[in-house]
Amino acid sequence: MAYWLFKSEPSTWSWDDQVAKGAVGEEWDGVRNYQARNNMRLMALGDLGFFYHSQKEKAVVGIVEVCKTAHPDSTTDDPRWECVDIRAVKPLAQAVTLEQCKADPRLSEMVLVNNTRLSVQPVSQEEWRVICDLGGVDASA
DNA sequence: GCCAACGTTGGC
DNA sequence: GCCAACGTTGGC
Repeated sequence: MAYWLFKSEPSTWSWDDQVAKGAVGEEWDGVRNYQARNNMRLMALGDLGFFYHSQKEKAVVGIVEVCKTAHPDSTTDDPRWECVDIRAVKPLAQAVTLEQCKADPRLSEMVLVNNTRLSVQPVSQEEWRVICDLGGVDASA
């Protein structure tokens, strides 16, 4: 079981949009970055991820699950780009802000803190546990 | 709205 | 294969 973080601008694709897709889930398409794509290729069915709102909110707001492994991105003909499908699992009781992550020494190595621009990131088990704790949810989802 | 960080592109 | 130029992202 691996953990991930998916970053999105709420104006483009928000947590509410994700929830509206229900158990069917939705393609995490539009990624045009090799590192992000490579991370998606590593994902397995049932892997869990955080849903992060960038820009104004800058906070982890929910938990998602990978419901389809990497496949060609339907929004482009370019075979280089692949994506996974994810579905909403549950929201955090309390959003965990970027500010909180930066302030917590246990999260000082987090990709979110150190590489703000990567849109699909790995999250360590420890980081997962800490953020679930801060967010007021069960880390086992 | 600005700017820093980073990734990609293309000329050499 | 290197590196400068450019475009994009995202925090502030």
